[in-house]
Amino acid sequence: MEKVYNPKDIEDGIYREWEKSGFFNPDKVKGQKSRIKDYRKRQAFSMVMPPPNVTGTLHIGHAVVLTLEDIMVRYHRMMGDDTLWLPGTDHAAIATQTKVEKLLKEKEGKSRHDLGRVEFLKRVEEFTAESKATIHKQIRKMGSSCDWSREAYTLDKVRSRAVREVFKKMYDDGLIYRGLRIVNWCPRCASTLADDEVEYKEQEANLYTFKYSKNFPVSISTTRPETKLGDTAVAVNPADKRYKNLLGKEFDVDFVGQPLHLKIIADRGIDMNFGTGAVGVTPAHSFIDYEMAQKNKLKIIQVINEEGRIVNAPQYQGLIATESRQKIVAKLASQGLLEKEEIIKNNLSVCYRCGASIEPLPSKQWFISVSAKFKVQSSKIKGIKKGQAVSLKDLAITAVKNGQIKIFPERFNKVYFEWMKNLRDWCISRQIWFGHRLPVWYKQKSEARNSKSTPMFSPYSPTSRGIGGDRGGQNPKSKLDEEIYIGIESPKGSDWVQDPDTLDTWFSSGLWTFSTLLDKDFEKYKNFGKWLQKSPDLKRFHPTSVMETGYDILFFWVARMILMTTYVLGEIPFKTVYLHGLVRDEKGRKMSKSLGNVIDPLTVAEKYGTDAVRLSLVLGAAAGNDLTLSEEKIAGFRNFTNKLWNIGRYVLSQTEEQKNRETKEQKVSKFFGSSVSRLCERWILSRLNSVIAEVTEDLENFRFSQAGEKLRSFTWDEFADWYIEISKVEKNFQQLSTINQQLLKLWHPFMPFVTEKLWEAAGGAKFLMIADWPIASKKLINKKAGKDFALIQEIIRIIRNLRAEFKIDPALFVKVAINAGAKKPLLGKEVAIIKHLARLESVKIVKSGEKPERSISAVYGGCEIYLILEGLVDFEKEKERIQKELDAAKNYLAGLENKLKNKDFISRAPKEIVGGEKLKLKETQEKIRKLKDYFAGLKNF
RNA sequence: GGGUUCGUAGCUCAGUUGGUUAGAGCGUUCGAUUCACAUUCGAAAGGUCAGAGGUUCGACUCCUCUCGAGCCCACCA
Repeated sequence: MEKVYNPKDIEDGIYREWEKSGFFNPDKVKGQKSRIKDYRKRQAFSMVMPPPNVTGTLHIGHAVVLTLEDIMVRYHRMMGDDTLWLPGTDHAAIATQTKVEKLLKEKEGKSRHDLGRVEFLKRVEEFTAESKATIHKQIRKMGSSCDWSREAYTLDKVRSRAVREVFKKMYDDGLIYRGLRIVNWCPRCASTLADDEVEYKEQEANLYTFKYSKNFPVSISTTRPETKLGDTAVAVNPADKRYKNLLGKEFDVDFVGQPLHLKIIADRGIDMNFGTGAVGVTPAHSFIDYEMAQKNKLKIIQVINEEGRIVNAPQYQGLIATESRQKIVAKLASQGLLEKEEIIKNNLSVCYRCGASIEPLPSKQWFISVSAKFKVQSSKIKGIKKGQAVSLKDLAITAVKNGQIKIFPERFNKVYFEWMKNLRDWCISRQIWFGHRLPVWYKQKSEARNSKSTPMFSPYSPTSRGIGGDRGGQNPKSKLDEEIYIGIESPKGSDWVQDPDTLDTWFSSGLWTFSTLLDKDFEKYKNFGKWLQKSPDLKRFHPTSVMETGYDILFFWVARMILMTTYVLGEIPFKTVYLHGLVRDEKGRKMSKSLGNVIDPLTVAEKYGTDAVRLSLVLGAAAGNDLTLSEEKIAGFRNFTNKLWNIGRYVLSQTEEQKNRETKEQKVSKFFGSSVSRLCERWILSRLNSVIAEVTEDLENFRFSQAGEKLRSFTWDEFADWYIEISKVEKNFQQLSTINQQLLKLWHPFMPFVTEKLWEAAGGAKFLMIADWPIASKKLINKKAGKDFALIQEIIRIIRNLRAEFKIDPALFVKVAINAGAKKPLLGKEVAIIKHLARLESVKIVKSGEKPERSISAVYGGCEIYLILEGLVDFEKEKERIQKELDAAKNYLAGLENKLKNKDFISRAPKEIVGGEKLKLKETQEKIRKLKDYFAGLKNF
């Protein structure tokens, strides 16, 4: 074995062996376990990997996911659970298409339109295949023990089938509709954007205050006068006294040449202090105004089209928005209607892809209704019954409210409910090419076909999508002109045309926990219902146990999975949601390419080893809190990996040596447990078993950092620094290898590579990965041993401290005398240990005795410890030191006395607390007495 | 504007239902080096737990307010 652990040389080989063994697959692990059946009933533990986007390579955030999930999976596998971790990738429609378009532009100077849909999708296919291969390699590099045989992709055959089935089911249940809604429209990309794809940019804008016309009694303020061409009302706060008399009145006005019919309506959302307190309502181009229009039955007039040009206003027809704005403002000014022009700060909504400013428009899109009710077919959700009429929102809220889905950390419950409460219908159609094609076909009705030149069934044609032109605003029943077919396969007949749009990528991601577990031979099931009912993996592993992901996609993804799964299966997708935070740099900044502070998980894994990277991502990170990461931190854990390596190396060398040396006699004495009579062994076994119990408990409760921290401190601060050091005094320590083996098991989920390698080196059965998780023995947890050993440790520390303080040559062996009182028998047995660890020539332990000459002293736990110095002693320094200690003790004593004088404390605090304080008082008094005696004695020198 | 989290040692953070003289890692200082490991070992310094009130026998922990920082959502007409 190498002196220094070299992860680079061994990691890939170990992973290959794991993979070859087949033990990532739960079917293969079955039957490998022996003890577990007595220990814990075999239960399923399943997790579906949040699928990385096929847009590129893994970043540090993925590494966090992979590490935490692998810890859980490895722990449960060793625990004997039927453990599945299913890997996969996400096609990430918009992101991937954008990326490929960019590459296409760079390399060939072409746009997707130059290639055409079929050819372009071929290019995307090539790109994603390459990207997937990279991602697979990276997932393996992180040591992830996922079952590759069940790998899934959001756009593969099985998942595509599931998507179409779900779409149809929702349509049939009246949950999917095609409708006219205000959408975020990017004129440059010619596509709608989801609410969360819109970014806000603070800017300075002109706020104009004016009257529509001379005969209109109210002035309004706006930054976008051009939209006022489509106004159908003016809204004021109902509490606003200025406008009270005008409420409900209607006016016909001539607004810069555009005839408008305006009603004055009340809306509580209006801020009386902003502008004039009156707002022009433009239902076609503002979300809020659209809602007001619904409530007040207002007309909806579209005045801006998909290209961002004015329509339905003859005087400004065809102008782009900003041009018309100037014209309108000029006209208002010339009419003397413009009252004020000021500069304010506001947020401009822009496209997250191209940065162009967003135009809210009425557009024909496909939606999932979150509030429409449907009849529940079957339900395993507490509080929801079969046959009950509920909405998707009801389902998603109930599944968390009733405790079936638990979110860690808990505070995200609130965030989740808040978000659900305000959830609007979900626009699922996207005007891009890459993704799941909508399973929707249109056919012109014969009479319509003859009468119109523009084909009505093309959803891209402005006449069909928009409501502009001659067809007027509020009643766009284009259904009159076309038939719609929703199905799994395309309909028969040649005159059906498929909807060119694709689905929002989150539609397929929303099905992820169950679509991945569906039987891939879907042909053999009669219908969707049977496919869902009979798929073996779905029965065995769903609902999944844990969904582990970043809190940043709670809404994007987690909420949508809950929505979709509770609807499709009548069952929750997962029992627990564990949310981790973002990885930031050492200054707390987000990692970004532009800042140049990105830590690439694979680069650092290469440099410091995967195990070290894994530890750095888990330890010191609380659930849901952001985590700061630096290379120094990773290097620190690399050091720990090496420490573990060397512990293993040492233990191995000792056990081999011991084997050779061991006589029959020794074997017999071992058998009768003579060695466990030693304090240090009782202590280390006690500690080990406490640690096993605590770490197991922590892992069950998602306290990964705490578990790792406990293991780290036990391994380094107790096992290595004390037990192993002690083992050097007297050989023949059989606990050495037992403890080491247990330790390797406990560490395995955190650092799978080094532990597996050490396990192999120690001759353990293949593989540590499927070895049994340790069980704590309560019998061995021994408080007395802990306390006794703590005294030995403290005495050794005190001697080391005195040596350092008085600058005693570390090479020098010194003499120590201890007046141990009642502790004499205890200390007497441990002389060898004290001598060795404190580097002493001799230790004299008596019950009580005189202070030795030329010595310095300390008092602890009822013992007086004298360090006998052969040379001159700096008594001034010693006096100073003792005085300091005396002062501290007196201070402490005063506090205790005060507390105990307090009658309320005595009467109200629990007995054991009071008793504890009394004991402390006694001990401190004793200590002070001894220090005083000693101090008095010092004067005599 | 609504919501939410945080403020503990120079830095990064733990501190579980209120009860030990508040802990760790890194960094700093002092010292060690053939005996598993310098990716090591020993020791030390360093904190009014942001501030002010309150509840309590007792507050880092619970409540209120103030100050400071972050994040999410909504969006400014």
